[in-house]
Amino acid sequence: MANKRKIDVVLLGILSHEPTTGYEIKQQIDSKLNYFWGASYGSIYPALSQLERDGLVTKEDISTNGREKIAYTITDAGRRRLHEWLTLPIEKDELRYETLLKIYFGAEAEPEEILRHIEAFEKKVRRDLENMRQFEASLEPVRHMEKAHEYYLMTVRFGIYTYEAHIKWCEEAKRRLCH
Amino acid sequence: MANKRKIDVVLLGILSHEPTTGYEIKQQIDSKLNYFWGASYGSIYPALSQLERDGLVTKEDISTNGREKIAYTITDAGRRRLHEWLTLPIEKDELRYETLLKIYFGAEAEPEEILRHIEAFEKKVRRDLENMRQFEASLEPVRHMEKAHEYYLMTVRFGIYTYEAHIKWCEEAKRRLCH
DNA sequence: CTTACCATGTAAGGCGTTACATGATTCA
DNA sequence: TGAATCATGTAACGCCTTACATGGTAAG
Repeated sequence: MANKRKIDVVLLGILSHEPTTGYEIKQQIDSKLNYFWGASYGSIYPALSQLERDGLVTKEDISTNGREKIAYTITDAGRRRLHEWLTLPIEKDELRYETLLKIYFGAEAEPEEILRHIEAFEKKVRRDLENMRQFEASLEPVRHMEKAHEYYLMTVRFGIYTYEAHIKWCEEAKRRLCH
Repeated sequence: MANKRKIDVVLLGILSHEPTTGYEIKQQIDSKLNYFWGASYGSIYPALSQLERDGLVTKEDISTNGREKIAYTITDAGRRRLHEWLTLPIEKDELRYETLLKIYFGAEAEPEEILRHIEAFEKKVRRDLENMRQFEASLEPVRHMEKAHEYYLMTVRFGIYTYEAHIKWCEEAKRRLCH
């Protein structure tokens, strides 16, 4: 049973940029990585404690007037661990779409039901695509200011390409459903 | 804690087509649903037993000369359960690509490392795309013979569109990495 | 005669979400 | 003053994979 859990490197990756609190990490994941990764407080906070025990990050109390706040900073050992993982081959890229599951079994449902699922899917994809284009627009002007921006942009471009493909598929699928 | 587990409906969906054994179900998932869904024996066999206890499937011993074999057949109650789920809104479509995670943190690695990951990713996608095109070619001529084929084809088309987009992205990403 | 595949199943354990618990601050 | 948000954390529990256990058959 090798180390399959990715939460540690996700945290180290985010902390490699700058010291951050658990709460902010969660926000970053939800707003910037959400297209291809997710995490909950229930996994973030315990993992941060673990990383500290292992000496991969250090914690610092930065509470301001009663508002509890803990900033975590990556250590040299943590950065080494991150770099190490970065060189390892990719283990798993996974796409798990309940929408496709329902469509695959579509013969058991009314075509109108399937159409509804496709339309709901399309709506969601269009909304997400719009957000990504905005994220892209905000990164484009600053892409040369920090090396990291260039890479963030690459993942955003991936999302845009993929979502555009999803929408094209929706249009074809709707046409096919209506013969 | 609502019923989040999807394995039951996956099994019911596959059994809705025809009676099948656990082993064959696993094969079907690995060969036809693998692009958007997965399951292991460790989840399939216990779930099958559970479905039988709940009266959603029936089991029948079809062993042939010492080779143990159990075929499961969906019941009316099972079919009803499947139809019910099919009308429910989609709960989650999730894409979780470790490749994108490594690229997102790419600023911490050498560009050559990232390039390697992209090339490995591209290679895998091209291989999978080729498989899907073959699956498509085998379904195309029989698509009107069974209603289910039409739906299988739709999910394959989804994979093709998506993988084509991935490859286009790979080409752009490689260009960007080399300035 | 051994390798690959057919075939069913269990046990252990990891991973991660959900729900809960707590309390401060900001803003309408 | 009440709702939303900031902020940290724990406990329970569900789900699934991995590894193990077992044994038969087909093909070279």
